[in-house]
Amino acid sequence: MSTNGKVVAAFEELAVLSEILGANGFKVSALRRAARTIEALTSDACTMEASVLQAIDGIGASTVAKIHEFSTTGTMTELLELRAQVPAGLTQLLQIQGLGPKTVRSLWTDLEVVDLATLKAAIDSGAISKLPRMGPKSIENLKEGIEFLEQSRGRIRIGEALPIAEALVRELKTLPSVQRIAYAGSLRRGRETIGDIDVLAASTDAPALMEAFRARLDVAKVLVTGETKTSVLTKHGMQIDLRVVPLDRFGSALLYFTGSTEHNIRLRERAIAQQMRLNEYGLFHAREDGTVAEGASAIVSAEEPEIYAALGLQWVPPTMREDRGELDAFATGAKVPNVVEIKDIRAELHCHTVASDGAMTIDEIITLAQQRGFHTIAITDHSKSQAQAGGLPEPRLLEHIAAIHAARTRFPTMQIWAGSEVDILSDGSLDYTDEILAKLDWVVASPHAALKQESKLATARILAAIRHPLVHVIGHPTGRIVNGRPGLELAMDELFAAAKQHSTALEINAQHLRLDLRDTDVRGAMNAGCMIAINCDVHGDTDFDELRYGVLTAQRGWLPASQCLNALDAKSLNAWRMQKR
DNA sequence: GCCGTTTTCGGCCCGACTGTTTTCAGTCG
Repeated sequence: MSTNGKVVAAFEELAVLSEILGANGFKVSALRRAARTIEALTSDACTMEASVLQAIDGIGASTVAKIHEFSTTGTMTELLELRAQVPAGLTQLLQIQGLGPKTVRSLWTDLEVVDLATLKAAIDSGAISKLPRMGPKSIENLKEGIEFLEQSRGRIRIGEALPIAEALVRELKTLPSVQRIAYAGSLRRGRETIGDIDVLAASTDAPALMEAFRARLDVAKVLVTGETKTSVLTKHGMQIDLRVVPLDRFGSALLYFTGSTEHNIRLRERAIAQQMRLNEYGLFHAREDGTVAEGASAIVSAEEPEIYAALGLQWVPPTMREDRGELDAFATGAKVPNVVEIKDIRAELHCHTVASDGAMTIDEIITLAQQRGFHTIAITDHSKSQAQAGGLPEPRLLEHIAAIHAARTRFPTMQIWAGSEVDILSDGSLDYTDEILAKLDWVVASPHAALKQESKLATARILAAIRHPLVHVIGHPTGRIVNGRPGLELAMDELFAAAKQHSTALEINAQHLRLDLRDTDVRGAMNAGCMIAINCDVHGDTDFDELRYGVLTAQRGWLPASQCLNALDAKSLNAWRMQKR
């Protein structure tokens, strides 16, 4: 876990423990907001000046003091004190659907429940019914909540969730009663993991739509169903919520259900400051006392852009709705960030053929790139240390370079580069000599082994590769796997500064398992003025489709097309390449 | 705990749903 990650975890734990102990709800919210704010920082919070930290919205004196304490002692006194008061197994109970801090606290103080096992015992013995508001229905829901938690998969990767949501939307769209339908939530915002899938629809026949949704083949269980909302659990263990709203309120509902919660809160605060109120039904005029008149009609509600406009804002792309400064950037009249889009991408600069561990030949992979309208492809098979992935020893690499160059006559309109994905060895040296590297048109240098290396060593390792005069791009810089392994803990600010200074690009590996760099690091690299490559790391033909996950991540990092290598025209891209040759 | 072109103290986003209650607390998104 990165240093910021540890600080974020500490603040989140502080929030949960305070909540169970019955702290002021606004204090709990403030602790959570501090955690989210630190999470979005592009610098190491522990090394930042106190005055700089405290100037950030959502971070006050108390948070700064805690961060300072953490950076010097590795922990926080208040956290230790709270941990000493609350049984360790209690926080897990908050993950049970329908069980909140108040009930958990009462379970603990009244029934001496301290973890999942003692909770189950309290249910089995019937003791639980002694709690206030705990009738038979609540106990039944609690049992189901426990069962769901025990088989739940937690957050799933976007690469699994997005195709499922798209298929569902496509299918329900064919119903004649459906006027409009879209997925919302963190999926629409392009987050790397998704808790559940939210789908929003407008329909002239809601019951028929709900019926069609419940009857789908991959539905394992209907959790709740009514006129406006149905929730199901799929056979893949994923929860999908379908909500039906009137067509003329689709925009405000889509805005509301897309989130993020923090973005919505900022919008509502903005509405209040302008004598208005915003909710999922629309934007309304507020009376003197701040309330909305009974039966008042909305100022706007049908479309997202008109709601933003009425609040003095331009439409904010969903990928940027995270309360990371977007309301200032999208004020009416402001020159908004022009983030990269899929249509801008015209080059793939990291791919593997059958020469190492890919599934396609040189010609097959070039053909696919050409069909996508790309002007450039760099073929980058593994280097010799990656023996298990068919990494190429020097003699085979030289033959491979010749074979790639020979393809140029068969694809005269494509810019074709013979490259390599060269291992950055654990000491920061590269897997081929400079003499060999100089024979390559394109060098992607990536860490593959020793991914649990100590932070300082790991940073020095990647810095060495960034400074190497023959390296164009650092591939998947941290080596992390989403929901899999944390990867290298790098001092990102040092990397960004060096990458800018040495004109070495950093990769967003678009594979949904990697998404490395992650969104917040993209933002930091963008701010530092670095060039970013969005690469699919193609091994098989379907890998080109991973591009959208890389682009979503880039958008979440506010990356403009002008700072994306793959969005340059062929000539500019080649000129950029030649700086290193 | 955070914050201030109303405020350095007193507020803090909003509504729906559920199950338990005789008017609402707790939870969720």
